[in-house]
Amino acid sequence: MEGRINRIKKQLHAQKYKLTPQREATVRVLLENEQDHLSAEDVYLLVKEKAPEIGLATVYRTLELLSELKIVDKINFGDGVSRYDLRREGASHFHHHLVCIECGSVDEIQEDLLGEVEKVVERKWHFKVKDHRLTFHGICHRCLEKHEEENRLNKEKEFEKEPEKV
Amino acid sequence: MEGRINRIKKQLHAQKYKLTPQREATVRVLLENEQDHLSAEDVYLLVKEKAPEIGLATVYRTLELLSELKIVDKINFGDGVSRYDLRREGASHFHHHLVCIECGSVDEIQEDLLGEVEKVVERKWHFKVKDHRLTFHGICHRCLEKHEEENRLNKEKEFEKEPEKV
DNA sequence: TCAATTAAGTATAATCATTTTCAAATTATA
DNA sequence: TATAATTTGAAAATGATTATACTTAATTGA
Repeated sequence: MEGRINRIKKQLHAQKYKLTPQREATVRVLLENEQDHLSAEDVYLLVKEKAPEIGLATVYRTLELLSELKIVDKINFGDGVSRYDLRREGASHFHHHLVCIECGSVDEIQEDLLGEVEKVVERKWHFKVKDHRLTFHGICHRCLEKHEEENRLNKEKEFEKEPEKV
Repeated sequence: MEGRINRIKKQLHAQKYKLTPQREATVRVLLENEQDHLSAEDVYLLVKEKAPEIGLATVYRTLELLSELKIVDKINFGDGVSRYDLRREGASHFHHHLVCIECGSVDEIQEDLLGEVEKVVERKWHFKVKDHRLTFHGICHRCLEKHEEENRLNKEKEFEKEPEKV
């Protein structure tokens, strides 16, 4: 954690920015919630717990800054808010997302699924790929399992009724 | 065009919605600007030319409705606005986009690039894919060609200078 | 060290896209 | 035709984000 903060500090310094206490508190919240996809408001509320004097505008500015430096990625899943997602260290590509249309959960895929696809795009469309956004919408494994369970129970119920029909 | 409108009319009726004059005017604008990625405001201004009495709220409501019926897809390229893109007839999957980080242009890829990738996701993550969003950010072929042209000119210039250096 | 410049922060107001409200108009239905 | 349901338009409300004005902290050069 501390190492990671230090490296981010260096990245900021390299561009003549400082890691102020407010910025550090914001980065810490992002690190502590790495699995989540927090909105600016979410980040603000969490940072406030440690640094109650911080302003919402500062959080927005910090997230914007971290975006520019490619330390976080700003993503949008179609609800009205932008979400901010820490880029994994050493990750050459932005990770992908699985959004469940039933429960709303968002899971991440770290694997590089697009290597071949990007080559095709560069060759066929003469487009120099710098970044990508890939999101799948569908039903997550948790909801699928729930459905299977329900189906199983329904079948059992039908089976119980069978004798009554006679 | 008329055939397409009629089929959309049927899709609406199938769900107990009517193709009101306002809705028809909106759909026509989308059909006439199929290559573009219009925002709600853009659509509103274009519809107004034909049906000046229409309200912005109606356009938003119509686009929302068409989204639900999967006639249009709502997309977001990270600027503050949602854009609405007509789904090609018979297209089983949503098309992909190439966003140029230099000139801001948005090109479309109709080809299915994700067939294999989706199979991997379903198998490996146990996630039932229903839809996807794939956007590449990079440099479009027009900007790339411009760069090549500039490089060519710069080299020529250097060549001209050569004698001066001696 | 100290004044002067610059960067960054806070709080609040302003902006902009989108949604909601509600009365009026239109359309379907009995 | 009367009644109910749907749809609309205008305006107000909302909610996320950005800009503004002012303050505070940090940095620099004499």
